[in-house]
Amino acid sequence: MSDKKVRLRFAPSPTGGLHMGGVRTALFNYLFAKKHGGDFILRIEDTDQTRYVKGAEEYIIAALKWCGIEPNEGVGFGDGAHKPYRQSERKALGIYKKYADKLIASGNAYYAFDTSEELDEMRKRLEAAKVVAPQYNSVSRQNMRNSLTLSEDEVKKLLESETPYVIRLKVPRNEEIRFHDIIRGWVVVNSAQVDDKVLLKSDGMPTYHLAHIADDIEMQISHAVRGEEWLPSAPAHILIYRYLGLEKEMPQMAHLPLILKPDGQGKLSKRDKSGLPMFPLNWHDESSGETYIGYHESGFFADAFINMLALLGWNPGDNREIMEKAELIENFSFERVNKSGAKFDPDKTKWFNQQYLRKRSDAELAEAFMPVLESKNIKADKNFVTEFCRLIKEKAHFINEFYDLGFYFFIAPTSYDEKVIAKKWNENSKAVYTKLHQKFEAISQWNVESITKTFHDAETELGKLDMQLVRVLTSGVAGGPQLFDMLSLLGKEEITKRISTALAQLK
RNA sequence: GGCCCGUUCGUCUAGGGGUUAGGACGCGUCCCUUUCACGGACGAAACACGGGUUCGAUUCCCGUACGGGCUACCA
Repeated sequence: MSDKKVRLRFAPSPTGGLHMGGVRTALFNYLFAKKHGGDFILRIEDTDQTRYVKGAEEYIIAALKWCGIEPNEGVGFGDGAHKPYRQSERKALGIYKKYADKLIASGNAYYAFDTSEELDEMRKRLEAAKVVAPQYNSVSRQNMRNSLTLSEDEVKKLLESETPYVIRLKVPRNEEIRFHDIIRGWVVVNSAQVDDKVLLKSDGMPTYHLAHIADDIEMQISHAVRGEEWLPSAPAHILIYRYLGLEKEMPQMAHLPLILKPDGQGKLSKRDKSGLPMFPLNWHDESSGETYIGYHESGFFADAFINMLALLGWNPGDNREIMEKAELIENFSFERVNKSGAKFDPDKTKWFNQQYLRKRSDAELAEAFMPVLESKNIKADKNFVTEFCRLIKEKAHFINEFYDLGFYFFIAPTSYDEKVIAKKWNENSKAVYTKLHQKFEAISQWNVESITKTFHDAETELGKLDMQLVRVLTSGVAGGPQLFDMLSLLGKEEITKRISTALAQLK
């Protein structure tokens, strides 16, 4: 690593909601930057005006905030020395034109005046000639209208008459391009495979290829970390740095493996059969009218989500799995990132949330659960809810399961688990549990100890009692938290009332 | 099709020339439990295939297969 200050950027384009793959890319950038005391920057790559989606930028910012992977510089997070952070704004500064002109001047880029029809024609021609990979390159450009084939006068005239043009990179015909990737090691590609990439579009906007390089240089980015889908164009990027005379100063590269869908093949799609969200927050796509549910809205904790994502393609080298942000930062390195794509596992994702649920304090959970009760017009004491959370959290993966799991803590049962009743309720039961009811009535200090003792004492007199039956009589359902804890929390008055109600209903 | 990247239990992964190939999720059995869980124990489950190199390959090399990515004036 050079002695450059560590500066990484996450540079999404605002073409839609940021999906979990993008979040992971942001996360790995963030973890590395923090690990090395560096900067983490959010840059918005909005050079394609036709694909701009309203609200996407706000979504990206909100998503990063929720995940707790906040840039210390960038759109939505405050300006640093390298503002602005939106490429559309940087274009106005003339940055990209400057770099493109530099490449033209050194003879490594050229003007091309071909219309899209002419380009289509070329492709068809090449296909007809059985060219395996039709592309605008060192061979085909000789038959096209560009500053390499046209005379100087003609070019001058075309430029002066404001004929639309693009600037293309002049890629050599046959040259080996080697570059080092921190994750993958050395990668070698022959330039014959690389086409003459458009650097500056006819609308004056740069393409990604030019823009990200100009910005990475200007913003003094030390490590360029992005998804594996960029690997094929990396050689072109190396060439651009080289022709700019900046190959030695260029950022170190790292291409992350992709996240694959859980079942079958391919990369993640917006909506997945697994039922788990693909987005951190709800994303409403205005053009299609569709809303994609988010992890947040599905009840996931941000730290659990981040932990899961970090372990998808990376590991600390030992058996640790539950790692909070600080620990992830402490241990992160690109050397320990896998090369192969990872299918993400919905079951394990839920398990992560369960682990974090258990780590939460009862008070914290109560705080989060209170609104659920309010939405159901249930008034409950905060201490009662806190105790409820203590009992119920062992049984849940999500806070949003709490109510279904323990509604009877707030509402007296009106029906009783039929299977349990059918199996365990008999002609003697009514008499037996009426006795138990009386003994409960007689308890003066209602707590777990006294309930337990009373229960056992009753058994010596009445014979073996059935705990599950008591559970059903008081809660209506067959399963739940520790029985005596539950009885204790609900209180003597409520419990005795519930038992008599049940006794009255059952024959 | 071409190019690039990849391939350890179903999934996420550790490991790395000689290991009973380790862990986690999920699954199954058992223990604990007068209820419900947690928990614990155990189990089934993997080095894609074929050639090399080597005394010895899951590990290194080459092929093949399979998977993924890219192949736009999109990122």
